[in-house]
Amino acid sequence: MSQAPAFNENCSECPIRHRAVCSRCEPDELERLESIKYYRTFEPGQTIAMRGDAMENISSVVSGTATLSRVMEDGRTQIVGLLLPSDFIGRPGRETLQYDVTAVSQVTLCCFRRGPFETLVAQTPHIGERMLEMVLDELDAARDWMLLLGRKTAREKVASFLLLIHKRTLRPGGDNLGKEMMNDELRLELPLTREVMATYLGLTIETVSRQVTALRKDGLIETEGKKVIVIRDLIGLMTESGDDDDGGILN
Amino acid sequence: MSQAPAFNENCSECPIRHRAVCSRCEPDELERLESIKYYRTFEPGQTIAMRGDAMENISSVVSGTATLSRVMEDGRTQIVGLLLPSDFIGRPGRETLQYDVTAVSQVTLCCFRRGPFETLVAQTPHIGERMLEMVLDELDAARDWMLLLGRKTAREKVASFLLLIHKRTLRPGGDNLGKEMMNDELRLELPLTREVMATYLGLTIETVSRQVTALRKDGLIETEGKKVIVIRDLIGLMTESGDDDDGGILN
DNA sequence: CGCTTAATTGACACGATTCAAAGATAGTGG
DNA sequence: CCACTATCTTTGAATCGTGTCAATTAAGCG
Repeated sequence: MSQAPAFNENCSECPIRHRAVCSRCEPDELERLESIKYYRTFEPGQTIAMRGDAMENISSVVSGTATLSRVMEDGRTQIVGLLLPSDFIGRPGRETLQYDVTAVSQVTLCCFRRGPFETLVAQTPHIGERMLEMVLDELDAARDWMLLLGRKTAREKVASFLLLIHKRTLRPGGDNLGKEMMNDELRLELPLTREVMATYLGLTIETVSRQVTALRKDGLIETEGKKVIVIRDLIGLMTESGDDDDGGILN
Repeated sequence: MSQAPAFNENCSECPIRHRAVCSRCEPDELERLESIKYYRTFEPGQTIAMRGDAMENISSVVSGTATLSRVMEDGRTQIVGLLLPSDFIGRPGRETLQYDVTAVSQVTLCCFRRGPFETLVAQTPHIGERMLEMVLDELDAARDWMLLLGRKTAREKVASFLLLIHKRTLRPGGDNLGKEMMNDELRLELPLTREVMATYLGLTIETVSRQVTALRKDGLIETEGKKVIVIRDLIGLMTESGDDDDGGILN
C-alpha cells in the first residue's frame, strides 16, 4: 500500500486551486476555509459513502478517482458520475446522500464539516456561485451521458469514454493536477479497470473488452499493458464516438 | 387550435407559485419579478429553442409539457429532460443552450429577459437559492434516468415511466397545476405520444407499444384510447419498475 | 364519413449479454 | 529470480432482447 501524499496545508498551493469549489475565493475567504478543512484518504475499492448516509461532511477530490453509482436490488449497477480531482462530493441543503461513492484509485479528499461549511457558504457568495456553476456542469455532463446510454452503440460508447478521459486528464486550462493524472497529449493512463468502464458505459466487461480490441485492430488506438491506451487517430476516434462536435478538444 | 389560456398577471395567483423558481420570494420580490415578466405560448410540436441558440430569455413552464433533447448527426435522438409545469428553462451564466427544447402539448411560458433577470437574481438571494435547489433536483433526476437508460429492461423502463408521470402529475404537495394536469390517483392522461415516450426511454416506438400491451395483458394497467392509462396495480407496477424504493409515492 | 396520422402486431436480423474457458498481469513468498 | 496464486482481461459460442422493416389496425379530426 502506497503512502498517502502529503498535501500542503496551504490552499494557495493546492493542485485543484483553480477548478474546485473554492476557485473564486479571495485570500481572506481562503484563509477561513483553510482553518476548517481537513484531509482524508481512501484506498482503491474502499467505500467513501453510501446511499442514504447522512451527509456529515462535504468534500472536494484532491487526487485520485472515485465513482458515484446506483445499484438495483438484483445487483445491476450504473455509475452515474465520475469524480476526478476538483470534483465535489455533497450537496448543500440535502440531508442524505443519493448515491454510493467509491474510491477507484487511492483518493484524497479535502473535507469540511457540513455545519461550518454551510455557514461559510451563506457568508461567501463566491462559493455559492461557483457551486451553482459546477452543478450546472455536472448536469450537462449527466445529460450528455444520457444520450450515450440511451442511443449509442457499444463501439461509440467506448470511443466516447476514451475521449472523455482524454479531455478530463489533459486539462486544457493548463493546471496539472498532480503527476498521476498527467497524460501525454494522446497517452491515457486509465484510472479505471474494465469493470468500472463497463459499469459507467452501461455495458458488460466482455463487451468493453471486445470493443477495445476492435478499436485497436482498426488502428485507432494502441494498448500498453491494461491500463494505458494511446490514441493513434484522435479525429477517427471522435468520428467513432458519434458526437457531432469535438467537445472542445480542438481549438 | 385551442386558445392560449389567459393567465392572471398576478404572480400570487399563479398555478406554479409554490414550486417554481420564484417560490421563496417575498411579496416585494414577487412584485419586481411581475414587472419584468411576460408570457409566451407554443403549439404542440413547435420548437421553443435549439441547441446553440443564444439564451436571450429565461423562463418557467406554467402549463403544458416540453422536452429537452439531444440529437446525433444521423438522427438518433434522446430526450434528456421532461419539462412539466414549474420547471425552468435556461441557465444563469450560460450564453448558449445545450439542448433542443420542444413543446409536446400546448405550452405557456413565463419569461424574463436574461439581463434584467440576472440583475434581479444577484439582488435576490431567494431566487438563487431556489435555483440551486431545483438544479440539484434535476441532477438527481438525470442520474436516476441514467440508471434506467443504462441498466433497465424495456418492461422496467415503461413501468418506471408510468410511475414517473404518476408521481409528477399527482403533485402530493397539494397544489394542482391547472386542470389539464389533474389526474385521478391512478388515472394518467399522458401528455406524450408513444414516440416521445420511446425517445425518453431510449427505446423504439414498437418496443414501447409491445411493453404497454404486455403490462395490460398482465393486469397491471388498463388503457383508454391511446392517451389514458389507468394503473390497476400500483405496487405491482413499482415492482416491475425495478426501483428499490417507492420514489416517495407511499407515505 | 373518409382521410391522415399514430399505434399495434408480426417476422426476422442483429447487437449485446451470458456462460464458459483460456490467457495475461501483478503481487507474494520461497 | 522464478514459481505460484489471485485477479483481471480476452476470446469463443450460444442465447436473448430489442431493433428493423413491413403490414395492419385504430384513433383523431376536418
